[in-house]
Amino acid sequence: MTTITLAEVAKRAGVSTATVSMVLRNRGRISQVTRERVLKALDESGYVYNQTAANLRNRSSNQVGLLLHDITNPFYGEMTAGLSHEMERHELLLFLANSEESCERQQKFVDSLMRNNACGMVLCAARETPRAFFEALKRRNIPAIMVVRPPDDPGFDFVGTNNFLGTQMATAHLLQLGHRNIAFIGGSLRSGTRSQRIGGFTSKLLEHGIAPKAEWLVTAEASQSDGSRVAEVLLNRYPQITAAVCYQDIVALGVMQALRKMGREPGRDFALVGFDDISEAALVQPALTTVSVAAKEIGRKAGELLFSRIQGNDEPPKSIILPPALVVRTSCGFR
Amino acid sequence: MTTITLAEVAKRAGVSTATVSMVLRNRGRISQVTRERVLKALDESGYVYNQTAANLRNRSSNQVGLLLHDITNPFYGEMTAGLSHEMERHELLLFLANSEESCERQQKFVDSLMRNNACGMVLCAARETPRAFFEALKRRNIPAIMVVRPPDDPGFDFVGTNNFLGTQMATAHLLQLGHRNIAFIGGSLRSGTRSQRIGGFTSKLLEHGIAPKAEWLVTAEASQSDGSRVAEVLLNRYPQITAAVCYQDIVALGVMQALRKMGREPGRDFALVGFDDISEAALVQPALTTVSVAAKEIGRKAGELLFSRIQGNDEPPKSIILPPALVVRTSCGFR
DNA sequence: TTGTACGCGTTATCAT
DNA sequence: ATGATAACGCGTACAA
Repeated sequence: MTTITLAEVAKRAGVSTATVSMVLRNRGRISQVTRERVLKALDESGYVYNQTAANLRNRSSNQVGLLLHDITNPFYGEMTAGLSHEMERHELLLFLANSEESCERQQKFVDSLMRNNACGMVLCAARETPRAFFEALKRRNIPAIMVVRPPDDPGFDFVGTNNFLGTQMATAHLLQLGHRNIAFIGGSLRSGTRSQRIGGFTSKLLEHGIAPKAEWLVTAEASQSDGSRVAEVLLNRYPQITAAVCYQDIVALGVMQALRKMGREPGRDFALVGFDDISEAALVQPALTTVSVAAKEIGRKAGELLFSRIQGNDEPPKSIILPPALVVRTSCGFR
Repeated sequence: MTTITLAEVAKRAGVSTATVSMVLRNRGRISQVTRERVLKALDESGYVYNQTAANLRNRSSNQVGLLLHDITNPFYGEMTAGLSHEMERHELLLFLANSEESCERQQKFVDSLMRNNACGMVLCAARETPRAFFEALKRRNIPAIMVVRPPDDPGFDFVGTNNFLGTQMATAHLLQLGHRNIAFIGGSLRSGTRSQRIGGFTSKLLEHGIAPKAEWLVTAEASQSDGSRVAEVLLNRYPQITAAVCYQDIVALGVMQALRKMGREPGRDFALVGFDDISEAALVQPALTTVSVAAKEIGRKAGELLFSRIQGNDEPPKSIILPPALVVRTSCGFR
């Protein structure tokens, strides 16, 4: 298949390539007559615009990257949908990559984006990403928006949830139901997100005159099984605990398992709040009360911000922190 | 930021651009001495390869498109992960778009891919895609692999599941457990996939001398909420139904909700089989027995096939139909 | 409106 | 046996 070029269309229309180019992009002043002749020629020839050539000439592109660490996680699926929608509005193409928490793959993707002259990117960086990665990224001087996982480096735009407020709401809910012995279960020590959530938790306790106990703040991997394991140890040692705020819904599901194993029924003998509002939360018995973060909205907002940066917005880096919402179901009892 | 070009690296190394290009891509004959001088210059200059220029020159690219109709669906999340992984192996970048079942957006995406000179694509076409879309696509002469939803047109490569066999297995499982009043819940009337699954379901019933009842075959949207809604209506009207094969796991999860609302416990008072084996299936209580179609594997196989097409494989179009597997968990009772 | 230099890497052809 | 020269891919934008 021979590709038809601008030049060929121009010859067919009996004009110059400059004219055709202008008609194509509605620039400059072209007379109605010529315009129509060109449009006709374009139509007849089956011309396909060569974005690559244009990009080369313009030292630009219409392509942005999205890097996630787990595209399989429904939360990121939602987020991707939000971002994708926003990109489409601006005629931008979206490159997707899944780092699977590998810093190496992550770096490769970013390098690839640079080679391909991408005009921006949205990143949810792998957990152990070295500082050097961010430093290098800043030197590249390409718009980059961080999402969900707040970067240590304040030099980047960020869109995420108000983790602090989220656990404050969760904790307030438990306090209001009369609980005083409340644990915090889950998350990794090195996680910044966890720090924020812990902050909301302890600050709310203190507001109510309760001193948080360090022994009741335990970490867990992001899995049901580890949530269960950890909860069992904790609750066996401290049976006086009657409620918990969990770092994630999956962990909360694990805690439920542990409770049952120990003969305590979640929602009746123990109150449980999760975080994320994954779809399972609504399905389990008792349905999990949880903090909902609007994943789609994070994607949309990240897209909006990225687009403005691409357009040249050079305000200082900003953080867009979306407000969470407490979804009250039945895992804290009925009322 | 000034972009460093091949020419500048060449000057720095005291050689021609041709030499640098050859070193970069390990082509041609370059002496060890020169090669090292060039590598040094490359390193010192902080050169970034301009893929766009190379693509323009080569009339090719390293970019493929993935079009889905619902990236939010965990099934497609898995599939995307599989494809993404495969693309990465071959140093291909993946463009993602979400048609949300809109033929217009779908067409726009494909046009965009053509303009950007993509070298191939993987499509799960929107439901009401007109024939003209496929015709046009074939004329484009660009490698395109259809996935999951079998196209009417046999002129395309296809990777998907044996839906017929899948529901046969699911149905046989329920029959073996003694169920006789079995419903089929979910899917859209216009879906070819659904026809195949219904086919497996009814054929297996008939094998066992059971006449399928049309009233027990109900449609539902691909969401928990609609699954729940539909199941409630069905089971209220026909309380004698004791089991169901669901079109999708998400629908099955909805059915679970409905059952509980009606005071029936899934896995004890009602047996449920899903389809897809999304990750939630293993997590809910009771864990969902389901037909696994190895979503990731579909993505991988599609990627493999696409790559071979890009490499010039011009065998006639083929269909890769992956065998499903029944994953028995506890939603049909314990045994 | 047009002519044309330009963006930057690639590769066939030529030179040593 | 090595490496240089230069035409080329195709759309863009400025000077004329």
